[in-house]
Amino acid sequence: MTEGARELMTDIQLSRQQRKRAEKISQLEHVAARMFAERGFEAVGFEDIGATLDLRGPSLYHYFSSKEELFLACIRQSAKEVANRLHAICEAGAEPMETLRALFEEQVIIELRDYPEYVPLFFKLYVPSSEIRMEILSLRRAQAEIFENTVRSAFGLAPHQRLIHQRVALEVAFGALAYLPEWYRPDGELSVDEIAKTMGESLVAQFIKLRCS
Amino acid sequence: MTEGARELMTDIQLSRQQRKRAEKISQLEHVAARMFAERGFEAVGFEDIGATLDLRGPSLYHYFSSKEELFLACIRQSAKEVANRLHAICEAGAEPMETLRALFEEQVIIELRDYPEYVPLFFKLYVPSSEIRMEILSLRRAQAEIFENTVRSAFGLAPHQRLIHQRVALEVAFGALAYLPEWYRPDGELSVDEIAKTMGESLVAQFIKLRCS
Amino acid sequence: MTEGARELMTDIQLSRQQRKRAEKISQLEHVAARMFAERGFEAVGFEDIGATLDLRGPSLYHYFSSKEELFLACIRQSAKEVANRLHAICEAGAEPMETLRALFEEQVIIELRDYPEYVPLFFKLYVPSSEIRMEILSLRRAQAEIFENTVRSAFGLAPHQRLIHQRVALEVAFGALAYLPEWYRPDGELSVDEIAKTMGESLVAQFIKLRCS
Amino acid sequence: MTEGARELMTDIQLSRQQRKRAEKISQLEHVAARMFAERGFEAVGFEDIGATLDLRGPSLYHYFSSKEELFLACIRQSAKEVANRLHAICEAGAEPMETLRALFEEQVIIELRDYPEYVPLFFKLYVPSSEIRMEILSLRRAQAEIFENTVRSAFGLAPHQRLIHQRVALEVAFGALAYLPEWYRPDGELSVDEIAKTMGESLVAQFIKLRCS
DNA sequence: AATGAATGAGTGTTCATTCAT
DNA sequence: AATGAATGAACACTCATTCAT
Repeated sequence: MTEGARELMTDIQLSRQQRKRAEKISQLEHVAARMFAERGFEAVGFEDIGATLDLRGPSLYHYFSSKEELFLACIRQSAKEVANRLHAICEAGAEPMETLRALFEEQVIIELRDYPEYVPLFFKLYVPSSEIRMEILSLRRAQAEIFENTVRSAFGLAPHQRLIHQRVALEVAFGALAYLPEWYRPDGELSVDEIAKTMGESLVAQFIKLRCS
Repeated sequence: MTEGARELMTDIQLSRQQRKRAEKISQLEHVAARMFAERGFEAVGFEDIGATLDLRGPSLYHYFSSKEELFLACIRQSAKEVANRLHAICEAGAEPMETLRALFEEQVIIELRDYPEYVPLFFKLYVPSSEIRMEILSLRRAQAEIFENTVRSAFGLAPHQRLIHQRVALEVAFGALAYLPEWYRPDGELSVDEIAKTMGESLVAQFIKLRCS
Repeated sequence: MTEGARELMTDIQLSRQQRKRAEKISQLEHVAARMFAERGFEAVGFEDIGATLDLRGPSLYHYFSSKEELFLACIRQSAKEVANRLHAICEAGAEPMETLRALFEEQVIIELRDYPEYVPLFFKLYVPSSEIRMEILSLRRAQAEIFENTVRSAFGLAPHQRLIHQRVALEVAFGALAYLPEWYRPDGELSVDEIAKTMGESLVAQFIKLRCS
Repeated sequence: MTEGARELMTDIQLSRQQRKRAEKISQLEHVAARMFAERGFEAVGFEDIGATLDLRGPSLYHYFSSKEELFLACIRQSAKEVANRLHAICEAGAEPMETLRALFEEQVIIELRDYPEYVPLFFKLYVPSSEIRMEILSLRRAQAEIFENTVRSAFGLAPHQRLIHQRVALEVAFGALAYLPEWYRPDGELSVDEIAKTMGESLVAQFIKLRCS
């Protein structure tokens, strides 16, 4: 084996280790996100989270320096993934009102099918640390802006102009979306896609009406 | 002082005591409801609640047999008060669609002005006990039925008929209402009454549209 | 039983409770002081301390809000008791050099017979909290000043004049005193009183020599 | 490259490795000694110690089989270095009382200038293991004997004769020396050399007086 | 009715140590 | 030789709850 090959192997090994570590961190974040979402921040302990990956509680400190840090990692990861999907729709370049409808539909699908922990994490959880609460608000704000900006371009408003008439319609939409997991039943009459279509239409209708008047 | 008088006084005293007890219980429920709503179930302790009435933690056990019992009392009391106000509107006997609009408006005023703890208590709190979670759902269900029944009579549906087209519109309304405290600011541009009016109109519009089609 | 008697009893009861509490606190402080002195701050746990009074660890939180608080109470109590004894000697009004000798002797007796935990607590313990370390230094400073002031009056120096030639002699004395428990053996050749007498003479000799030269 | 040369190189490499290992051990001992002296045995972790040499905590196990072993190595090394310097003075062959004065002076210089960790390590640290505490006492004893033997020869006493009158004077000296770091300030009025001179004179004075009487 | 005392169960966190790589 | 991973034991601290007074 040549020196070069040896170094290469070391490199591969290192990256394998790093990849394994990153993967474990990601797994832990997902598992933890789900558990936090289901049982609340205080009711979930490191022991519980670790158990799902055959780890004892204290072992998690190899990956996260505290419970709060772990929680922050969870919400940041979730926020990023969701934001990516929404941005992808914005950049598809459809007509603004059509983009808005697509955003609503995508958000429904995200909440009900792909990231069931999203709503609990960002809209239902109480976390003792006010710092974290502020981070949550900040991430929510960022996500809300995706919708707002689309509304702005649908109404031809500059980025710094305040939404006034559209404000309530937007908040109604956010509320309706955040409330989805409260009543959706996987085995109910309405499928996720049907709900997405109906909700999209219903929520966009408010803005169409606003534009007419 | 005669024997009779003494007994009478004792009676009066007793009833005074009982009244005082009932009043203290009610005060505790209100105080606790507000604290639970603000900080979450697990973050509020008996010592904290008691302190607001100059009592030490363990003294609360004279009024509630456990923290869960206290919490149940809180949500039952809150649910009853809110239900009373909504029922009063139903019984005013206005035309159904008009009643629906009034219900939405009243609900806004309840949430934003009169019972700020209502939404957190019923829609945001996580409680470890699944029994309590089910009680919360049951109380929410009862309150939802007030709206549903009004919708039923607006559409001429029998009590046991299932709402289908109206389902989503109702849930959108519930979501929008539950989301109100997330964005309402007392010092913002919109007053409670303005929000109530706008929300009422906006939410009722969905049903009018449904009736037309 | 008359109202007056009842009130009196309540008073007595209350004061009894308070006295009991104060006594328990004092006991705990003494016990803890001894244990801290013997085993160090970090090696002593609440469980250990409590066990000596048939209490479980967490029960101590009824008396001290944290381990550090308990430790502070220990050193403050010890410092006060020792300071009282030294002050009593100063106020006996003997001739300064004689007072100094008496102070040295008293300090020996305090360290070896009455408060064996004094030296470890103030001169040997490491405590993680820098706040506490500063408190220790401050209490040590206060105790050192009792000796310094006596030296000052022996040499006719004003309170704000700096000791120069006497500085080293004083520190030699402090060192010798702090080192006592390292070599004193209760069953050794020298009794506490003999050591006190010899040390007093030996340490005072330095100052007499200084005064002559 | 010939086979022989390769072997030779391996040899050199090995011995280089061994030298490197020994050097690393020595570095670790010094670093650890300083950290233990500053922060106490329990407050210093392998991770902390390793970090100063760009090693992770567990790597130290290649050099020391446990934390206690490392600590033992620290104090043995320190004791040896100090003992060497004191022995050198004894073997200079000066007149005993003069040797004693020189020992005191050397000890001052050791403590204040060359091995600031010496006093904390041997006189202030609490270590949970009683075995180690005994080792510390033993090393202290050995160092004390250097002084004792000099006193013996100054008074013409046989090695096995017990010191009686000189006992207290010696312990005063040890105490004064151990107390030095508590009050010495590098930027104070007295330089290390001045303190050494004054302390030497002052401590030796006790013995001269003893010899006269 | 009120409370001080006490506690048991539980939680987040630290750290020396082991082991596979 | 070095380390990342993992862990068991320990510990400070919290809190709902019980009980005697």
